[in-house]
Amino acid sequence: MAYTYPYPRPMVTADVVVFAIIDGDLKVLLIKRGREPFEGQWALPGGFMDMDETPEQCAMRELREETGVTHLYLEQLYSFGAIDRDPRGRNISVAYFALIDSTKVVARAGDDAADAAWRSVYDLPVLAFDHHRIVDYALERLRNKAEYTTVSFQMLPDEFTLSELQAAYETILQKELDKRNFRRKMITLGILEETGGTRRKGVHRPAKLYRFKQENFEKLKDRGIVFPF
Amino acid sequence: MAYTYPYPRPMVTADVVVFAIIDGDLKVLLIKRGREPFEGQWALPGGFMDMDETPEQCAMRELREETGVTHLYLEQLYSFGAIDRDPRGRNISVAYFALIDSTKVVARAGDDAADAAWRSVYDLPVLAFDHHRIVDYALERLRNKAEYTTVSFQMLPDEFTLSELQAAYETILQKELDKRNFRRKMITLGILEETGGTRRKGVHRPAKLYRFKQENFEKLKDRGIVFPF
DNA sequence: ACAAAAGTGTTGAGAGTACACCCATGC
DNA sequence: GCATGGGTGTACTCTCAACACTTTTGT
Repeated sequence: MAYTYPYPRPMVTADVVVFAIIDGDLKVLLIKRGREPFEGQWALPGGFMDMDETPEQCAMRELREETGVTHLYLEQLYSFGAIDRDPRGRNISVAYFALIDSTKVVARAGDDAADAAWRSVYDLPVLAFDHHRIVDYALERLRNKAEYTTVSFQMLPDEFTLSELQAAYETILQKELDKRNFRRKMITLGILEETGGTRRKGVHRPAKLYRFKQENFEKLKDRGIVFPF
Repeated sequence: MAYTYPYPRPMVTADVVVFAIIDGDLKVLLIKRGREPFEGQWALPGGFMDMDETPEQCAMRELREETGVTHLYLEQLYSFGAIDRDPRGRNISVAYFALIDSTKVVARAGDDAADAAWRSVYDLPVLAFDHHRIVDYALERLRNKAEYTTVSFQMLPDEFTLSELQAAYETILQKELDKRNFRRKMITLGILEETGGTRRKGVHRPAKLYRFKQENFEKLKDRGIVFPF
């Protein structure tokens, strides 16, 4: 079957940069390509958009097919359209930015992917296409958003300790935060509530568990409240 | 001539939301469509991407062809890909956000456009496609950026008075700002320099003219300085 | 009792906000 | 001399940033 048009059209793909915090490191989900071009090289999950899906649905589908990952925070990042970005021909990639709680996800290779793995964003292999640029851009976006929104909560389990929350911010922003100031800030923002439970980690004092209070956060957003650390 | 592909491909277009401050109002540049679909309706400047240009180059070209407008601040806004957004078939629009100094621009209809005009963003006609959504999104982006960057300067002449600058912010943000606080803030940021000249407006005390100091602004950006009014 | 992470308060500096009057000019 | 927009200072509040010790637990 073939498709004919009076004017040339580019290919349209969607690619996804999925971030998770694993072992105290900021990781990106990569697949090893199972076919040409760039066969055997690491790349972002992604692929061609079907005619009956939006770019966003395409991003979700490719992610599911290639890595088994579902149920995550997803937002559009940027569209990459350099003329020579794909050796197969003219290609516009709508790139997405995603965050997931690593305790909820098991990445496994599927579909066109020969392998799937979490790799440190600070120690990436050579990537296919212009995917390195896409990751760089996504990291910049993540850091910006971490400073004035609550996206970081998307990378934590439903219940978490303040130390875990602080560690997430430190991993994303790559800078140390003052424990007392951090805790005061989070508590006084009023977007956390204690679950009543505690987490015992090793042999030390157990830490209180908290949960994110979405309702209270909505109120803050309307007032333009910011998170400067 | 026809183009044939083994899989179907969507059309790719670029559309541009150009903002300018004219007569103390925030205006958007629109064209009246000269052909189907939506012939005779107002729409954003834009059109089909050629195979030898990037989406950004396409946005600039269409803008020039349809309205004669060149030399402006342009950044990518968002890609719109709803399945039914174009009655001609599947279409991905890479939308751009642009700002221009209204003293430097003369919009005239050209090419496929039957007319071109600046319309208040607060009183828009019915627009073709999903262009109303695109304008809404662009306005949100403009307001966000106005609060923590210096994009607003892109909408002023090279030399301007502090009152003109304040009026630009007030027009964009749709709220009144305190004159003394605004001036102190701008002066102490160190991103303005006096040109030495003055602007006489009517019969009153002449106002000092200032110029934007890009170099000093770059330093601030690195330190993450913010503009909250 | 000790090792290790959890948890807690105070102070000083800087920025934001609110607010009202004098100045320079052309007619 | 008056009408009009240009231009200026102060006091209060709040948030940020810096900084070190006590508490709880398991072994």
